[in-house]
Amino acid sequence: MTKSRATMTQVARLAGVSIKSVSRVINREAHISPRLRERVEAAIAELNYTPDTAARSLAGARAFVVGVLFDNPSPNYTMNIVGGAHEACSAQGYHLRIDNLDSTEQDRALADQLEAVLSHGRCDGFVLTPPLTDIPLVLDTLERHDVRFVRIAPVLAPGRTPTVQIDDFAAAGAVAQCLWGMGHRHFGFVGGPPSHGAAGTRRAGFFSRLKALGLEAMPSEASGDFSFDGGIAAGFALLRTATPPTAIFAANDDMAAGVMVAAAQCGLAVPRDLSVFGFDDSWVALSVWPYLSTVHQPIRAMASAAVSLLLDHPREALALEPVTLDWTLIERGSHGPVRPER
Amino acid sequence: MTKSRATMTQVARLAGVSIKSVSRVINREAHISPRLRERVEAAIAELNYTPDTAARSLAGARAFVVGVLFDNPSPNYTMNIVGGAHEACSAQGYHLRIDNLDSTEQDRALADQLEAVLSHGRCDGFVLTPPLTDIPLVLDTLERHDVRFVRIAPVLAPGRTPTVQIDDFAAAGAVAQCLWGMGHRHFGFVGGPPSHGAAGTRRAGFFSRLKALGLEAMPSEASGDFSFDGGIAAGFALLRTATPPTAIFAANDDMAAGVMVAAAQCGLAVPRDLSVFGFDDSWVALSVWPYLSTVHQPIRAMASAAVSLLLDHPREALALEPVTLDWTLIERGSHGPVRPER
DNA sequence: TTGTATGCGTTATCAG
DNA sequence: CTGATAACGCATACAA
Repeated sequence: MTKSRATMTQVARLAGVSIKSVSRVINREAHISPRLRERVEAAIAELNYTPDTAARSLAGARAFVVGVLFDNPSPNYTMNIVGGAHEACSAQGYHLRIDNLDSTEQDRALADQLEAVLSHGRCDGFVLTPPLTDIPLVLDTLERHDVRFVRIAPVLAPGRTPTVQIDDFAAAGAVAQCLWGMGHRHFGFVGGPPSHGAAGTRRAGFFSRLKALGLEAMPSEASGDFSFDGGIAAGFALLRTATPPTAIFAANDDMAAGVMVAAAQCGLAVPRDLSVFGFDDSWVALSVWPYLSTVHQPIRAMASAAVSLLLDHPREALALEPVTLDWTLIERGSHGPVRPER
Repeated sequence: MTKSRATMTQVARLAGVSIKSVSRVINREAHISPRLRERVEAAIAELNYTPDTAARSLAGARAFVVGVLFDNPSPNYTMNIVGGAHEACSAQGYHLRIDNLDSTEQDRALADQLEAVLSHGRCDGFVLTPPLTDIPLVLDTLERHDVRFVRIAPVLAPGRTPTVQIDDFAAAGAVAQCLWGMGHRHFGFVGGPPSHGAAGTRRAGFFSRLKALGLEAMPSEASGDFSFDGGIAAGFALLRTATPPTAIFAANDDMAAGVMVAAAQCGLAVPRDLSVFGFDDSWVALSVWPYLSTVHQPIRAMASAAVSLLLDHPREALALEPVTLDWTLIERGSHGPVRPER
């Protein structure tokens, strides 16, 4: 038999106080004398006591469970979200629940999925990731059920709910700046699906900065659906023209990897003949050669922050001011100075 | 206020039976008349009742939590494991806990990590993934704490614990067979780190089949550490020789992707000049061009099976006969017939 | 600032 | 086969 865990009663006895006092210390309630707190904390340490989650949630209001709702095809992205959220949860003794919704479903079916999730077991809150963050039906349903939630990188109605994000607009602008500084004047842009609003923001940031820099001919564009396949196709579309761009910025890494494939097929060497920039700094960025230059998004940290937002604020008092974390420009091997005209 | 969930008492009242009878139906206990069961089930459906996990675990012995212990650098692999395990868990009303151990730590530190995990909260069982499956210290610690666990794809002492696996040996043999059938007679093999025992099994299966097929000169070998980088280096080592192989089998997809990069750098076209085979059918297999030929491992299903093993068997009665799932040879674009000597 | 009594929704023990 | 009733470990009102 593994040594059974200590109970609150045992702690109370050892500390010579009532069980309620122990409870107070555990829950950091006010109005407890330092002496008492000390005694209790000593007893807790002595017994290696940990509150029983099941009992707590049965007696109290909290369920000690937070859920992550996702529908992102990239295992890398989702794994980071899950990892970050899990870290923040377990630091506070919470469990993490994860549920995969299928946002391509019809409204009706999507609503059913959500209802199923909500009725499955009580949750203290949810973390929403793109593209679920921008589906009105999802937001409405959650609000109607009166459940708290935080959105990560939403685009739709930013102020409507608590949010954690990075400044996609500025990051894309930095990519433009970097490429411009290396002499590029002919650009291509590979966009994502309309459902991922952030792709639009990145486009806007990229174009806006180029314009501010004095570029006249705006980049040629192609849509890549955030996928490797789409990136290949978009790459071909951009490259097989009379005046192909010397630099292409893709709204995510998978598409950028596809663009690199298209470039190779076209006989273009990266970065000598073509500079390629991605976005996300995901796993694929280090699974292509040369390594992909990209924008690092602190996904784990964003998920942790989202969970903290959920857990550290009393009900009905979630901060509505978006929490904005820092991105980083990662200059690896897929971009370089423009090649002088021959 | 969201409609509060029905309780067992309410179900009992509606069905006109005692709460204990409802409990019996829920837990599929024996000795209950069909009539009673029917009435209770009707009431459950009517009230849309779901047992309260917190109360169940407080009163009973189960915690309704299973844990996944992992230390695999591939987010794709881990995400599939988590997804499959989660599916099996939530089907039975269990929560999934995930914990990342660092197996590169010293024994002492690793033991501490495990102790921390074990003391964090009660779990009904754990699912172990490689390379944790083959670390004696981990196995010993878990057994000493008397916690149940299932291993996925272990190599060390296969019969020691309940196990879910595929036949790596046979799968690697099929790769050899496939390549041999296409006329290849000069092979290269890229192995994984010693800590991942499965890599050794794949090597054995590959070599064994080639030998059986009548090959005299065994494949040249290089180690790739299961990483993309390692694959590139191994690829160079194999390709930059007097008589380079016409086909290379890498023990996982990441390394195979690296081999493809090395091939390109050497001016070799895949599959025209070199055939490449990977293993796992992970995300990267579809993030390279041409798409990688590989062996599909049903990772999600394996994780589900592991959880089922844990949950469907009474304590102390876990099946020790390994559960072996099917692999599939996925022939995509990275291999082809050997090119006739010029 | 501290302690006491009650109940959360189930399972488990024991009678019928 | 079925039903009372006592735990389970904690939070919550309420009292002191």
